[in-house]
Amino acid sequence: MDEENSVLDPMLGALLRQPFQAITARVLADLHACGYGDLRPSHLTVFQHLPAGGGRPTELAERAQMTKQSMGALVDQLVTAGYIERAADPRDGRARVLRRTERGWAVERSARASIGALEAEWAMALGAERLAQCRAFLSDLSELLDGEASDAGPRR
Amino acid sequence: MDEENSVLDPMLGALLRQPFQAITARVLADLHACGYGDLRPSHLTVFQHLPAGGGRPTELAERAQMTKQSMGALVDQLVTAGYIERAADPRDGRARVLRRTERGWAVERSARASIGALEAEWAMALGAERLAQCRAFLSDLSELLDGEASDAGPRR
DNA sequence: CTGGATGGTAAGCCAAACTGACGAACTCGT
DNA sequence: ACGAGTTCGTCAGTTTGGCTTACCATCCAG
Repeated sequence: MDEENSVLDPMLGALLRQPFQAITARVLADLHACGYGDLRPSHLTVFQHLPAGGGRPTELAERAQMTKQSMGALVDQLVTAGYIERAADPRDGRARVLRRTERGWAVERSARASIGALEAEWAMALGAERLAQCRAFLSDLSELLDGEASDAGPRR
Repeated sequence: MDEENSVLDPMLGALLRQPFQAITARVLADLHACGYGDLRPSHLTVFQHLPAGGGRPTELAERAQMTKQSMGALVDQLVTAGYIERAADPRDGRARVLRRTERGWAVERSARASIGALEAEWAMALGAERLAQCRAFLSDLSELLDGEASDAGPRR
C-alpha cells in the first residue's frame, strides 16, 4: 500500500516539527492581524524565555540555546519596535536588564490566547485526554533534555 | 515557587521544538562521525521526502512545503556530494528523476539507527508506553494538519 | 499547431543564525 | 588595593536556508 513512501517514513522528527510550525504560524498570523505586524518568528523565542520580572540577554541566549550575539540582535529589534526595554542593572555595570513594555505584555496575552484556541481545536478533534498526556510526556522529556544539555555542550 | 518563570511558560511550541532539535542534532552528529561530514540539517528534509523508488524535485518541494528553487539547491548539493543522482524522466522531457546512490542509502540507514537509539533512550527514561502514545497522538495530529493544509494555502 | 500550463534553472535578495575579536566592568587572590 | 582572569555586551564578517522574479524547454488540449 505505501510502497511510494520514503524510507525515513513517519519519522518522529517530522511529527514534532509539523505542529510546532502550525503553532508558530497561527500565533504570528493572529499577532499580525492585531496590529503587531513587525513581529517575526524568531522574535517569539525571546518572549518565550524572558522571565516575567525581566532578565539579561546572556541568560536569554543560554535558555534559547543560541549565542548572545544572535539574541542581542533579536533584542535590538524588539527594543526598537517598542516591545521590550533595556535598563541598566544596578548590581552590575556591564549588564542590562530587559523588561516587557505594555506593548510587549499585549503580545504575550495575544500569543497565549492563540495557542489556547489552537489547543482547544486539537483537543476537540483528537481528545483532550490524549493531548494532555502528550503534553505531559513532552514536558518530562524537556526536563530530561535540559539535564543532558547542562552535562554536555555548554552553549558559550 | 515558579515566580521566576516566563509568562509564556511551558508553551506547547517550545515543548515540541526541543525534542525536534535534539533528534536533528543527534542524527547529524552521528552522520558526521561516520564520514558524512558534508551533510547539513536541511539536507535531511530531502531524504525525508524522497520516496524509496525515486521522485521529482517539484514533488519533493511540495511535500517539504518549500519552493522548487530552494529544493533544487539542496538537491544540487546532494548530487554534487554523491548522495543522490539525477536521471532523465523517459516519460517527460522536462522532468528529472532523483534516486539515492549507495552512499545515500547508507545515510538513510545511519539516520534510522540514530533515531532508533535516541527513542530507545527516551523510552527507557520515561516509559515506552508513554512514548508510543505520544507518537500516536502526533501521528493523528499530523493527518489533521495535512487536511487543513490542503484546504487553505496550496504551496505554489 | 499553437497557446497556455508545467518542470526545472538562474540571479539576486534577506533573515537568522554562526565565529572571532574586543572594550568595559566585575571578582578574586595575593 | 591592585593586577589577572572572567564575564557582559557589542561590532564586524560569514554561512545557511529560505524567498521572489524571471526564464527557457517541454508537454498537452483544443
